[in-house]
Amino acid sequence: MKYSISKENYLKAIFHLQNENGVVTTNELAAALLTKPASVTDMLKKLKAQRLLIYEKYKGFKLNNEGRKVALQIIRKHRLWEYFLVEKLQFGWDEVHEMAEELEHFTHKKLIDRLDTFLNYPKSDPHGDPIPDSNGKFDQQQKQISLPHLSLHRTAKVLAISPQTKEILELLQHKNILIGTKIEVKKKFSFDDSLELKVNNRTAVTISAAVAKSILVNDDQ
Amino acid sequence: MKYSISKENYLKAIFHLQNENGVVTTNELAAALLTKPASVTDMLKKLKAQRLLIYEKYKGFKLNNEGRKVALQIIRKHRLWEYFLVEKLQFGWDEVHEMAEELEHFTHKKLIDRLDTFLNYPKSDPHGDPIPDSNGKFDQQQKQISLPHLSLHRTAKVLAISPQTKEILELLQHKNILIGTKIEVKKKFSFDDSLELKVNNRTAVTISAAVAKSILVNDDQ
DNA sequence: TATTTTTTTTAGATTTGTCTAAATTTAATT
DNA sequence: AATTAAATTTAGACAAATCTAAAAAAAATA
Repeated sequence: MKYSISKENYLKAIFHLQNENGVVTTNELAAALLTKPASVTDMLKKLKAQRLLIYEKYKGFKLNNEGRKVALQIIRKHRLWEYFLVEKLQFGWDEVHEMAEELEHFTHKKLIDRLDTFLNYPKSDPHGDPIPDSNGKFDQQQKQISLPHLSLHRTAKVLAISPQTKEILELLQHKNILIGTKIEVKKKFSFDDSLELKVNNRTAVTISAAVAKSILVNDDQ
Repeated sequence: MKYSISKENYLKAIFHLQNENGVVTTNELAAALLTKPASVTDMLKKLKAQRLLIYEKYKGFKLNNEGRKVALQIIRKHRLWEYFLVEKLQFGWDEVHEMAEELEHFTHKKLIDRLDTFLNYPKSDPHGDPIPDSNGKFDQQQKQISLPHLSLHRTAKVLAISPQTKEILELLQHKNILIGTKIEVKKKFSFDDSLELKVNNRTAVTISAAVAKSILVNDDQ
């Protein structure tokens, strides 16, 4: 029941990728993990041997039930640590990812459950991503849409940023767009799909299409 | 400036051993790390090559300044995590060692300094061991003596337990002997050097010589 | 469908930390 | 001082995770 750091990272990456496409390819995963396809193939064999993966040569792969369960526990650890680092240790939401990335691998179930209690069972991390509970279940989530799909002049609340690169987070931090921030789309420019926003009912801010796509807001019709 | 988990554990173990004897031997260290002398020799070469160690073949070894500095930072991390686990997550003092043992290797300086602040700069961990500050300095410590050296009928306070095996901690927990507990030696039996104690001015408790040696109390004459 | 390109896998090497067994050095004992 | 015993080091091997280069399979294109 104990997996190496490397294996845990593979499981987590596969989990995230298959949530987008259903099935994952070797090259895709290699890119996500900043490693080589040959290394991925090696590891896939091991994960399959440990019955965490559905995989046939040349056919792509995905997690089975057990693999998904393990991945969710790691994600739980990651997000609870992020919450702790921001809420208790006063780190910025854009600087906690790497730290959580390490801590998640050295946190036994008992420890993370106590941390969860200490933090009072938060439902989402500082980036707005949902935190699985002790059994690996997500809370009922609000329906999310990305900013380009939000109708003009409807005010919505930022729920998450995805993907969360250091660079995007830095940019949003600077423009005062955080989880929970109120946003209204004032104008869409078809020339480059950039958007002009009203942030927190006050400042006017312009963002590119790329940035807009990464901002997820609530969609309550 | 980044060392492997294994190297960090070697440095920490050498630090503790040389505090008792000045110089450390291969067999001694192998026993402390539950590994083989041959493995120790291999690692010593690497640590020497990295200039963390003073070492000549067949002559024993000890940390140099740099090695000591690194060891102290790891010990700081370990003890702060222990404090956190007991004070904030409500673990027992006898169950936090293993967890801290893992976390200590994945905690960057910036993180541990913030944790220190969050915990309000504790001076010692749940076992009474002093926590080095951000620069690796210990606070002025009270002079400690082990229980067999405490004069009869003088009340003293438990400052630390050393060494801290799971087994001793469990035994002491059971007998209600904790850091801070008041102890008076009522009787010394020369037959087996066992002691009869009064604990917290109330209960009478008998402990063996082995246990007594591991209990450190304050020595203010 | 045949050929080219892309993707994936295999083969073999490398690094880190470990091991066992054998050799060497130092310490202890006769 | 010679011999035995203990401690330490060397030599060679192994497992995990990675890599490069080459081979094989699948997909795309002509």
